[in-house]
Amino acid sequence: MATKVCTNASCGATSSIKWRCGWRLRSGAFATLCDQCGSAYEQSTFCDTYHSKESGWRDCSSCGKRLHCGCIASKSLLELLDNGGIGCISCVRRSGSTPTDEKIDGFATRNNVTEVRSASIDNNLDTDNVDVGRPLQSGDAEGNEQNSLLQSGRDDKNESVGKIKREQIVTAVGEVGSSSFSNFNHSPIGSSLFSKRCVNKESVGARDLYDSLAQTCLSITLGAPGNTNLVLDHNGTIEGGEHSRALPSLEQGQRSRHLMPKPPKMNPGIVQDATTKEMLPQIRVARPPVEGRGRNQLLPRYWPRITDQELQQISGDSNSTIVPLFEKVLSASDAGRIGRLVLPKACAEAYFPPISQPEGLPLKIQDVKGKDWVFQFRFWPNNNSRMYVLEGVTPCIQSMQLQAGDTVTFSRLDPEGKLVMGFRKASSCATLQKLPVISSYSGLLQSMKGSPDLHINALSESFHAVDGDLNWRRIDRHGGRPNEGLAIQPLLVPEKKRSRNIGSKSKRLLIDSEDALELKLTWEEAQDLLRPPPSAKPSIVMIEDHEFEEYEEPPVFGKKTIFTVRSSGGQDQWAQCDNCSKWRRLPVDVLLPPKWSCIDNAWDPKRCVCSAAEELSPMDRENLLKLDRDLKKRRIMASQKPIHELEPSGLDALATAAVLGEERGDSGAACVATTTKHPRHRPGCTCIVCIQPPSGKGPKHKPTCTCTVCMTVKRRFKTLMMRKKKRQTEAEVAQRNPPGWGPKDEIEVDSASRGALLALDSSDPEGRQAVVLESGGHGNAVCIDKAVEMNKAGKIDLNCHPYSDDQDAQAAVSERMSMMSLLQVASLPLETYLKQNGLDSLVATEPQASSTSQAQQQPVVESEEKAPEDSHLASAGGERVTTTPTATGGNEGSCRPDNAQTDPV
DNA sequence: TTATTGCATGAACGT
DNA sequence: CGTTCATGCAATAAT
Repeated sequence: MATKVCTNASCGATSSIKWRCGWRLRSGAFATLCDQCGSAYEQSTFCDTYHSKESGWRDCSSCGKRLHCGCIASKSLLELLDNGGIGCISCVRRSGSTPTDEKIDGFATRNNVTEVRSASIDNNLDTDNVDVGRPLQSGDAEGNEQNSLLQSGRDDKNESVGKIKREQIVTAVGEVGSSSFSNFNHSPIGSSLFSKRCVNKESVGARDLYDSLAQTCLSITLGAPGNTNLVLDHNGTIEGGEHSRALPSLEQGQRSRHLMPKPPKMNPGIVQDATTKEMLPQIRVARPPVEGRGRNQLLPRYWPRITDQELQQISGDSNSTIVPLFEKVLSASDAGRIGRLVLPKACAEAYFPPISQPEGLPLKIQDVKGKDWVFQFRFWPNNNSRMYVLEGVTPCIQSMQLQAGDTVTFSRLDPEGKLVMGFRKASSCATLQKLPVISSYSGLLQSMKGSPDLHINALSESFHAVDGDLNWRRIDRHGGRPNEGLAIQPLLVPEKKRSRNIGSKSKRLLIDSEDALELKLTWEEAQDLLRPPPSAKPSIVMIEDHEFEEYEEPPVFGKKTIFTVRSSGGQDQWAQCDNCSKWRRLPVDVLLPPKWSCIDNAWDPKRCVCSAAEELSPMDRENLLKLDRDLKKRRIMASQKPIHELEPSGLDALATAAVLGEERGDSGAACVATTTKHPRHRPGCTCIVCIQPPSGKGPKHKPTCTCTVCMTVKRRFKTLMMRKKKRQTEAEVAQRNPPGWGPKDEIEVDSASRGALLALDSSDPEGRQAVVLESGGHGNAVCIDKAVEMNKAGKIDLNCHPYSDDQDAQAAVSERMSMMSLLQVASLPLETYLKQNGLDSLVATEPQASSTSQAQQQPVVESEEKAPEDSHLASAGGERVTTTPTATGGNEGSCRPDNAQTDPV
C-alpha cells in the first residue's frame, strides 16, 4: 500500500494505490495514472508507483470495450492509438491503424487466452479517453507466493487472474512495464507496437534502442493447460522483478551492467537493412525467470537468454510449455574432466529440488536431443553456505561438445516439470570487432570487456540502426518461425560477469587474454580517437598555474592518424585515405573527421586525389605502421603488467612516445610521436605532462631548476616522502618485533625492482613526470656522483632516512638538495648504485639473502617492512632491493598465510 | 600413479 | 563487509 500524490496539477489527489502500473509511453518511459483523475504522467524510468485496481482499466475509444493497461492480468487486448487514447486490438485492426502481424494472430489462435497488450501510452496520452472508474475483475494480487519448486509452473497455469503472484506482477511491471500477465503471459506489445508507434521519433537515442531491444525478449507463458503456451513474442521483461521494486533506479543498476546499451527507438517507417533484420530475431535478451524460489535474487547473469528458436527446438512439437530457468557459462572447472558443474546457488535452490543432505539426489535432465541424463545434484557445505554442484556431467558436456565459455541453459518443461538442458556454444558468438565509434558508451565497453561473447556484431548493428530503422515486427515473425535452429546465434547482451573465470586456471581471466588485449586495444584506440569538438572553443582554466582546456561539448571521434617527427624536428601527421588507403601527410594540428579521403586533403594539393602517388615509400610506410603497432603493443604491455613490472617498459614507452624532444633518433626514420600520453594530449599541447622531455632526452634539468616540471616533481616527491614517513611510523608501531628476515627470505634484484625503483606512481601523469625527470637527470653524471658521494658520506642515507627517526634532522639539509639527490641517485642504474654502495654481492646473478651482511640487509629489511603498496615509494627513496612473492619459494597458492608474518599489515 | 572426492581459499562481486 | 563460486589441493580411492 502506498500513497502517492497525483502529479496532475489539476488533480493533486492523494491516492491510495495498490497496483504498480506498467503503462509504457512511446518515449520508452513509463506512465502511471492517478487513481482519481486518471491522468497519466510520464516517468523517466519505469513506473514505480501503484495505482488503484480500477485505474488499470481503460475503455477502447472505439467500442468502449474494457481494456486493461497490462500491469495486471486482463482479458483484453489493447493498444494505444496514435492520436491518443486506447483502442482494443480488434478495433485497431479493423481500422487498419495497427499492423496485424501474424505473430499476434498466431498467438491468439494458439492460445485461447486473451492477451492484454500492455499499452504504450503516447506521450500525448489523451486522458479524456481514460476511464479509470471501472471495476477491476482481477483478484488479489497479493496472493501467496508460490514456493513450490518444479510445480510452480503447473500451478501457475491454473492460476486465475486473481491468483497471480505478487512477485510476478512486480517482475513484469517493474521491468518493462509493458508486460501483461494474463496467466503469466508476457504481452507481445513490444514489437508491433513499437514498430508502429515510434514513427515520429526523430531523435533516436541509444537509450531508446536499448529499451527496444530489451523488449525483444521472448515471452513465455505458463498459461492455460493444454496449450502450447510458448508465446513467441519479443516483448517481455528484461530484468528481474523485485529489482525494480527494491532498486530505486533500475537503469543505474543492473540494467546498465548487464544489458544492452540503450538503443535508439527504431523508426518503423524506414526499412532497415537486411543484416539488421536478420540479426534481430537472434537477439538474446536476459530475461528474469518467471518463478522459482528466490528467483528474485537470481543474478541477471543467470537469467536465461534463450531465444525463441531455442525454445522451439526444445519444446519440439510437444504441447509442453518451456520455462527457461537459468543459464550458466561453463567455467573451466565445469567443463573440465572433474565432471562437476557448479550450480549457482540461487538457481539451484530456486529451480532444483530441495536437498538437505550433501549427497543430494539424482536429477534427470533431458538434453535438447531428448536424451535423458542423470546427474547427481548435491551440495557441499561452504562458508556457512552451500555450494551446489551437478556431478557426472562430463558425458553430457562431451556429448554436447561443450567447453569452457559455452553456456548451458536449464529450462523446465511444463506440465511435466521435466528439466531440460540446452546449450549455446561460445564459438557461435560474435567475434570481437573493433569498435571505434561507440566509446561514448563507456559503460558498454566496460561491460564488454569482460565478456567473451561480445555481441559486438549485433551491437554494431544496433548502432548502425541508430538512424531509427529497426523493424521490430520482423522479430515477431521471425520469432514465430519454428525450429530455426538452436545454436549458433550471436549473443547480444553484454554482461560483465558472464564470462569471467574463463581461461587460465588461477587467474580467473575475464576473457581470453587475446581477446582482452584486443579489446583493450580497441578501447585505447577509441580513446585515442577522441578529439575536442571541432566547433567548440575551449575555455581555459588555470589550475595550479597550468592551463587546462575545458569544453562544453563532449569529445568527438576523429580519424585515426599517426604522428611522426622528422629528423629535422618537424612533426607530421599521417592519415590514411578511406578510399585508396594511401597515407597522406597532414599538419599536426589537423583534426580529421571519421571519414576522410584524399579528396579532403586540402593541405597537399598534389595529393588531394587518390590517384596521386603516396608520399611514403613502401619502407617508410612499413616503418610508420610498424611504429604504430609497436606503440600499441607497448601500451598494452604497460597496461597489462603489474605496477612493479611495469616501469621499465613504461619508461621506455614513455620515452618512445613522449613529446618530441630535441634529441631525436638519428635513424632518420620517422618515430611515433605523442598522442599516447593521454588521448587529449596532442602535439603542441603544453600541459604538464606533455612539456616534459622523454626519458634521457631533452634538456637537462638542474637541481636548482624551478621550472614547472621540476617544481611539480618536487612537490610530488615531497608528498610521497611525507606519506612514506607516516607509513613508516605506523609500521614501526605495529611491528616491534625484529623484521621477518629469516633464512627462508630471499631477496631478488631484478628488473622488476629496478622498475619499482623508478616508479613513483605510474598511474598518474605526475608520477610519470617524476620518472621522466629522473631519467632526464640521468645523464647528469656530476649530480649523480655528487649525490652518491653524499650518500656514501652519510649525509643522506638513501636506505633509511625517509623512515628514520632523525628525519627532522635531515630536514636541515636543504630540501631541494635532498630531494634532487634522491631523484638523481634513484635514476642510477641499479648495478651502479649497488656497487657504489658496496652492495656488490647483491649484483650477483643469484642473490642470496643469507650471504648479505647485516648492513646490506638493512635496506631489504626496510623494504620488507613496507606494505606492498609502499614498495615503489621505498624504491623511490633509493631502496633497490625488494622481495618478491616468488622469492619466498612458495608458489602462488601456498603463500597465503606464511608470508603474512613479514607483512606488518 | 592416476582419478576422484570433499573441502578450503580467495577473488570477484553484491550490498 | 558478506556472499558467491571458480579453483586449488589434500585425502582417499582406484588402477
